[in-house]
Amino acid sequence: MKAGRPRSFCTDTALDRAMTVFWRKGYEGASLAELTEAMGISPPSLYAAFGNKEGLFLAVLARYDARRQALMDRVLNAADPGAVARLYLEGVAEFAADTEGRNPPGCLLVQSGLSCSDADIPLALAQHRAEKERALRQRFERDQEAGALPQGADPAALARYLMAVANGMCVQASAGATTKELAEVVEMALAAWPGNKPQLREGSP
Amino acid sequence: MKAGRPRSFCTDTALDRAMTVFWRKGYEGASLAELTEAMGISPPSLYAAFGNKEGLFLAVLARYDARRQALMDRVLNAADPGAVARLYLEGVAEFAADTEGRNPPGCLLVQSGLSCSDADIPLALAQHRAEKERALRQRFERDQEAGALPQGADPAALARYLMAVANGMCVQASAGATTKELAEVVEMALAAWPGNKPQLREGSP
DNA sequence: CGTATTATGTAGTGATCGATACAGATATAG
DNA sequence: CTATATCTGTATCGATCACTACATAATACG
Repeated sequence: MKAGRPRSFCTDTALDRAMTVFWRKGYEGASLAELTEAMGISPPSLYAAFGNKEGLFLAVLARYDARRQALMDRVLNAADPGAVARLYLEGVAEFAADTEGRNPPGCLLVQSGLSCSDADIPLALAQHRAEKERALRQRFERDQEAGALPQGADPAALARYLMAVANGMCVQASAGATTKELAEVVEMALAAWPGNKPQLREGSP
Repeated sequence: MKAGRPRSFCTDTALDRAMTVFWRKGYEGASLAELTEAMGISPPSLYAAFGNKEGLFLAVLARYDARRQALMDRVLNAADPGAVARLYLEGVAEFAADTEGRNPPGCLLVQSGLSCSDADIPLALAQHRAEKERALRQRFERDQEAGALPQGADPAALARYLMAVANGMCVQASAGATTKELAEVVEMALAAWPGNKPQLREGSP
């Protein structure tokens, strides 16, 4: 075991608390004073553990991914591509408009820093979002090879579309949209899926 | 005419330049030093004209709405609800992934401050986005009364769905998505529209 | 034990933040 | 003209920013 005074705080717990601050205030709006108070540690401890504010933020993003991994695994292992789409969008809707207070409304990867003084932040967020899109696309590519998606379908476009709807719902959730309102968006969105029927016929009441 | 030394700068031009800064850096990432330099005026002039940073930002949002009004008018006066949906999403896709450098990528109303130290900023952005959603919803309500949308359709849900897709595309555009990629998202999204057909049949190559 | 190593708490660093005091400049009003 | 009103440029305000020097506390190693 390594020498020296042991760390007095749990890294994951501290990251979870920092996550809430970044989530509510954004990267630039989260001050070190707020972060250290929420994490229950002093500035030198924070800098010893994470390097600097950006390092802390990147660690928070990694922690965020880890906490969402279980859901993504369930989504990516769904029976068919349609179930993948439904599970993903329903999961995002419930998560982003969480009413039980486990997370602030919205999504960390969308609202914590799309535009920043430091361009590394939007870039890091974009990479994490792109990772989700990549996972969905690869799943759909396998589906297409297996015949579960028509040859004419575009796995990349399907994945990008799901991400667009998901990110859009996150924007709405951050502004107070309810789970019920987002659930209606999900049903609209799934009506576009290959093999599904559009919501209703137009022009015939 | 009112007495006193006249203003030495054009308000709208100054707001346009401030808009670009807020767009690229976000509300909190945009410093007064950057803003005054971009606007070509000194701090006292800025404060005399707009009160403070938040006042400037709100003025920029009003200016943003004014610049987008022509497009929204065209969208809202389209022949039928399907055309409204298509024109809106195509307009957002082209606008958000603008390659001609007229605007930074993405959308000011989405990326300039979803999470902020000052909660007034996300609130103001949400109100401006809600105004667009309200305009779409009211148009669809009129369509439904006129029989251009089936009675079972939900104008509020249709408007919310369009906003979700639009805002999601803005998130993707801010991360570098191209017009072509967003155009594919638009086609996917419109496949869900009442009376349209889903992209492709599932399971039959 | 003594030594090395790492973490912690206190107290502060220079830099930059948003916002202004003040004096001079430029207009209208009478 | 003088008086009044508004804007502009310089120079700077106190507050807060991200970050750290330093001494002390707590562990492992030999």
